[in-house]
Amino acid sequence: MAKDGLTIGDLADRTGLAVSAIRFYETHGIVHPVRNAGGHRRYGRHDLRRLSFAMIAQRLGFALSEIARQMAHLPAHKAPSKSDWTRISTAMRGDIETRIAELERLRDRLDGCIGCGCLSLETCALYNPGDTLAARGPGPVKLLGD
Amino acid sequence: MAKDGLTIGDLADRTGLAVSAIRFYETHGIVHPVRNAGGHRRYGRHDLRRLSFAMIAQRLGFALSEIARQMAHLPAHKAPSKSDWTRISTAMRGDIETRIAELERLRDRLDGCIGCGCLSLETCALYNPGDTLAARGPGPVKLLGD
DNA sequence: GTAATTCCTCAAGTTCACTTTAGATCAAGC
DNA sequence: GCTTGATCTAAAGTGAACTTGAGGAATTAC
Repeated sequence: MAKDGLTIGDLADRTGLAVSAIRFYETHGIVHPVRNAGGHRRYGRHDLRRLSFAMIAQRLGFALSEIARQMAHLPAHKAPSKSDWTRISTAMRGDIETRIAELERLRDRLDGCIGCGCLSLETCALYNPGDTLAARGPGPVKLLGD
Repeated sequence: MAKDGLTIGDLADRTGLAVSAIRFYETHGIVHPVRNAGGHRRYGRHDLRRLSFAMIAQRLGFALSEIARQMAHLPAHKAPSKSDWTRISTAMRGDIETRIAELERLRDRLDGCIGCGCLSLETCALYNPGDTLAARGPGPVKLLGD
């Protein structure tokens, strides 16, 4: 814990992230450490906040690219303001609501299907959804029904 | 649509899957086509069911490996029985319920956090969850909080 | 009967979110 | 001052779920 800021190891200890993950996040613009004389990364407390937020957002199912996009609007070298967080977290709340609603629709359909064993391509409500499920996260997740 | 069964193209047309995806699923044991004299794959109607079910299960967030594991208990060359589907779909329903509950908890926490702007590693309820979120799907999705 | 279409296999490429490895340098404790 | 541990870069590997491409053979349509 050098006097000129937090080391990457400090951040790893305090966030639970792997050191390699923090470096990886840097390449995606989520943190912007400065370098000390020896070329080592030095972080500020605002970087803890930024990482925390990124971790939470991932937990909520956001892809890193989306998180980075949101955080690009925040000042890089200071803690984001209360209104910054409010704006982002409000957007996330909407996303969660949407995902809950979709899962509930799916559950209700499944209730209708359990025991019927039809799974007909022509008639099964599960197979022929009237809606689409929002992307559930990163990866090559392709969607049905549209 | 050869007389001795459905071609892979037929299946693609009727499921909406890409031909390459169907072949890929075969390597994962989801379908088990027979071959005709020329070495081309021939499928039965039960394979339509199996693919349908795999697609639905994916939509519900199950990884292919898990789907394959479940379907491994089903007879390979005939349509699964009603009780087979019931067993699997009931298990899925539980999974959906769990995911809904987790998202709701998360939403409630976020409600408490919107506007507070704290995101403190020590005190933020969002960052220090008392529970874990079930795997949201395939990929290198690591979880916080445990 | 031939052209167009579909299918075959096998290997390699893609995206996301990282981790691992290698070889080298920097910082800290005693 | 030296050793141990942390950090550095760059490249390659991982795993899920596929797609794309090459080169060739089977099937279908006319």
